[in-house]
Amino acid sequence: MDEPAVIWDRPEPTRRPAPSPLSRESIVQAAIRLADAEGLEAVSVRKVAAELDAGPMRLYGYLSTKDDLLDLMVDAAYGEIPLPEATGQDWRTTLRELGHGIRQVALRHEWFADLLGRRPHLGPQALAYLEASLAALDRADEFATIDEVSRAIRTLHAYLIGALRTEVAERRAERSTGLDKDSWRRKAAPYLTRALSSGNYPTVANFVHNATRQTPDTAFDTGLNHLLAGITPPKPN
Amino acid sequence: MDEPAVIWDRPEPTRRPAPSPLSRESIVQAAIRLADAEGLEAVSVRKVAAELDAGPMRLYGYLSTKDDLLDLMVDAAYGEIPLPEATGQDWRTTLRELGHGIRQVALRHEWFADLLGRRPHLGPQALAYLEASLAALDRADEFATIDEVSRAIRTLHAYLIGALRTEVAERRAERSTGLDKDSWRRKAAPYLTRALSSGNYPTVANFVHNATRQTPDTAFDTGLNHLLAGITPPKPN
DNA sequence: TACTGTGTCGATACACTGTATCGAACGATA
DNA sequence: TATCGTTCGATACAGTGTATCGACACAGTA
Repeated sequence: MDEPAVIWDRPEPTRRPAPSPLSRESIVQAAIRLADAEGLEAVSVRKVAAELDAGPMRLYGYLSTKDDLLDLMVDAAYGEIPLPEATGQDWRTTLRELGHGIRQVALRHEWFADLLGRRPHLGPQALAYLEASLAALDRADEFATIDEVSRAIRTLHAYLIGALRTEVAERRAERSTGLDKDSWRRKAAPYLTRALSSGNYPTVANFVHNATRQTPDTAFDTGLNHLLAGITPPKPN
Repeated sequence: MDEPAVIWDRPEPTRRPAPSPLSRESIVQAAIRLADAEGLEAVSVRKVAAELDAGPMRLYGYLSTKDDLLDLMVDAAYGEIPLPEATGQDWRTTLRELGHGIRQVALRHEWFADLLGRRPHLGPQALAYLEASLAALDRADEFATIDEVSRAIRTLHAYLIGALRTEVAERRAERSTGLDKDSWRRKAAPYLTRALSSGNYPTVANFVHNATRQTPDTAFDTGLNHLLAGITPPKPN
């Protein structure tokens, strides 16, 4: 705490090395790399900055808050969804493609599912995705008014958010219990089997024991088809 | 750092006061009170413990991790959903009641929406809710196999999770921009109007300007009805 | 009554978080 | 060359979840 005595004790007045140039883009990509590798909770301002050989506060020239970073990550992820060009193809086909597109992103970047539905998605890429969804229905004859269109898309997106979140949650649970099946068997399984054999949840028990398990892919597709059927407007006559 | 000199300096050997009895129940309720009042991010082990006149580490006798606490909160919230008794009423009616029930909980405890879909919900109350959902369809004639039943319920839950999360997210956004409309007008609005008038998102722009806004209640109901229509099995003939 | 486990409590500590502050160093301008 | 405005990042602050472990209260024993 005393001031350094002799010159040799004093640190050389850190000539700042030409700082590697930064950009919102590079920051977001570093954050995404981190999130992919170690999960969303590993994304801290310090670690992202370190990845870029910068001090933590440097980032605050490009972002005003950590939430900004998360918003940018989300929008970047939306950008990875391939948007079908506006051909005259059936709207169902287009929406199915979009749905599978967003699912692929969520499986590739599980943190994306964590952020889905956390805040309104208003970034340019999210808007482009929304545009593609709305336009597909807007072109379709079955949908008379724009209100019908917007309600259908709202419903579809709600389903997608929920489906992707639960799928990722289940996948994580399976993965972690697969990693050490011992602790799973000791902890969760006894509780669950006790609960299920308690007689309090007969239908659940029946379902757990007798339902045929779908693969995640077909499960998602089944739900998506349910949904597309549901948002189809009733025939006028 | 030196040892205290005289007796009056030394703190009286803290006769531990009869510790107010704790329980998982009371801890969870304290956490819920906090989350209701100040949001989920205000729920910290320290604050919850303080609410109960206890040291932070005391809680770890009842929980093994903070995630446990969140899981317990979620299950307690599920417990607030009124479960319709198993009358012979139409399954649509039952599912609608359950849907509105879970929505009421999410609106009463917005943190519940934050936690929806984060992890598989396996607590007793969540199982009871699931049981009620499955049972409603199991009783219905239209659903032939348990597979059909489980897929329908999966889809419904996915929709509910997504719908409630987005509704809460929108409500929060509106609330915060309503609180200081100035910062909203200065920040988000310019970007959005620019984006919408850029011509890149024609359908979105049309939708924003011309769609008639539903109240949140009817919007939720509309989606729910879409969904119930979608999961209805096709007539056999 | 004295002593010795036994188990619980919580103070302290550790490593980490997001971000406000502000002196110092730089490049550009006068 | 002197000055200015900008940008950087070291330091600091208030908080986080939780591991550790000494100190205490009580139960059972001698």
